[in-house]
Amino acid sequence: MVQAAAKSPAVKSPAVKPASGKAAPSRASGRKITAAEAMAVPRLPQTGGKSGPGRKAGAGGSRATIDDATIYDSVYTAIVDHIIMPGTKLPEDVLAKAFGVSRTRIRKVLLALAHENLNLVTLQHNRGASVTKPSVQEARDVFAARRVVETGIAAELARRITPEQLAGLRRFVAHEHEAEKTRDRRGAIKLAGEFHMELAKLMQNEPLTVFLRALISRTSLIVAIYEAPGNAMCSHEEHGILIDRLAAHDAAGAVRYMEEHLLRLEGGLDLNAAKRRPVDLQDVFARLAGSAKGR
Amino acid sequence: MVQAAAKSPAVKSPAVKPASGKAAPSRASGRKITAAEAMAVPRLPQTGGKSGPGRKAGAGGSRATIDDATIYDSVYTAIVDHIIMPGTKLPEDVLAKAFGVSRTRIRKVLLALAHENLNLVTLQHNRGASVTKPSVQEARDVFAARRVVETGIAAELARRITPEQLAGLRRFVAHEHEAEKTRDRRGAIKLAGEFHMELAKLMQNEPLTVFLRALISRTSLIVAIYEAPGNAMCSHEEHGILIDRLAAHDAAGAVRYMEEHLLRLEGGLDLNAAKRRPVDLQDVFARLAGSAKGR
DNA sequence: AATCCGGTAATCGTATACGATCCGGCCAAA
DNA sequence: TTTGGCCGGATCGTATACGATTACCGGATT
Repeated sequence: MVQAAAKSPAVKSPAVKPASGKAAPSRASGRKITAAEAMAVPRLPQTGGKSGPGRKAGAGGSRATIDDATIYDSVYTAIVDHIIMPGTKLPEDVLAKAFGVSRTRIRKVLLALAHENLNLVTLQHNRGASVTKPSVQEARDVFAARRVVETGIAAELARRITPEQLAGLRRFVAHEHEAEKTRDRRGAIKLAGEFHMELAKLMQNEPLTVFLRALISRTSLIVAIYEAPGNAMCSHEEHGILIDRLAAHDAAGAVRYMEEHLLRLEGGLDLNAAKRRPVDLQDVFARLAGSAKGR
Repeated sequence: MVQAAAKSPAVKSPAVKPASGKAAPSRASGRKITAAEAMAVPRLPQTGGKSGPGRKAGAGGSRATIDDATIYDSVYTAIVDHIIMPGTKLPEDVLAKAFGVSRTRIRKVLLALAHENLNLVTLQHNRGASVTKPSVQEARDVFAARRVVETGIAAELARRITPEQLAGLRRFVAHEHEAEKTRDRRGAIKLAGEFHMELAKLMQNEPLTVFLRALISRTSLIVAIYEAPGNAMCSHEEHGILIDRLAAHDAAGAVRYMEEHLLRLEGGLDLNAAKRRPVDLQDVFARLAGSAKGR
């Protein structure tokens, strides 16, 4: 069941689905999630209601409970779409009340999110779950891993890509292009990530696809923390050039361009500069105290 | 906590720890796990006991419960070491009784195993957990993914590997060599996998390391199902040659050799031949009936 | 004789109860 | 003023209860 939830992001590929236009205010991290935000991307509006103090709603044959995958997707989407920022606490009973289920199922979803997708959610013993806040080093590692994986994908695709697949990619970039004006930066990042996922899917290799999805999800977290103020990243023009090299079956060129493309993406962040957020001070002390997790 | 369990296999690197000499009889798949097998690699022998029908052992300040990570590692090790074969059912209460805990914690561990490590455990709704049984296609995908990732690792290592790291690798291969006589095939496979993990660790990149661990774990499952009768695979001589090319900073050569090495490993399995196990017949019928899971 | 159908046992999914742990503020003492 | 301990509230971890689902098996029917 949660397995189904786990697979669902890998399976569904909603070419270009209209993003919810909810412009989330850029907020400082560390706060708790509110019920409204948890419900940000709900799929089932909670049939039964029955939110009063009297529980025991299981009576009768009515199937009133929301699907696990829906809860999973809601939280997942809220995180990768920056609706809830890294560091945000995800208390079980808040989510439980938000979705109208018991803590048990919330816990299951949080466990899943913490285990796959490269820890989109971090669990701390007796302290609950929170949206993972990747360190600078972890961010660099993610990009390094993406270079390894995606250059490998580019090399292979340059060999075996078909005209139909190329046409599909070009269509996708066209979507990116036309969406550029109407969408905000957040939507652009999302689409850019989906383009990279499209490339991975052409490999027809599930492990690689799953891993790249994890890396891209995590990239979204990294962007949320470290994005530089005014910087256009992962532009669709670059995607177009990459497609050209794939179309020319120029493996070396595609690999090189993919690497540069990813380096540019990484370079667009301010991973070097001292963190400009004052709240991070406390984070430093926390890191010094608990010497684990250091690298 | 389960997060700790999740990280534990990535963190601990017990160079060459003495494998338990338990020679598991090659058995048909599809059976259930027994308590004895579940306890195959226990770390804590269950302090309190109190296994009688009367529960409510929580009284008093005595801390009698086994650690989550221990349960996780026990099951993980039992699977990748082929002590329990793919297809084996993992019922919650059997494991619960074996470890002397409630189903809740077993479920947590099974959930973790199903979500990370590329689904070492498969969950089916209302039907429980079982050791994942990779299909031929999934097996090929795993090897393809390993080629992508490990050639990338080889290329990078050829550039930046240090003499100390090379010495460490050679020492490891020496362990492999000296263990070749005293160990069975199972131990050799385990050591071979660990060598590949050593390479990954030199990259100092956690995402890559975690992913490769997942791939190698899954490779272990694949070998359990599809191993050809008399075939030496992933020999340490080949590992030595690979080290030589890394030492020479011959990136292209190291990449090429790594690819051949992995292709040889894959070629050593009988992925093409029809499965030769008679018990699999029942599985075929099950697969025909429930048409899901096909790719 | 084969097939369909219903009952029973096993197993899982979910909710809830309760103890344990941790964080916060408050007060007392140096 | 600062430091240390104490206490309450909030939150989590675990166990258990109970309903729901599934598989298994025997009997009746065609």
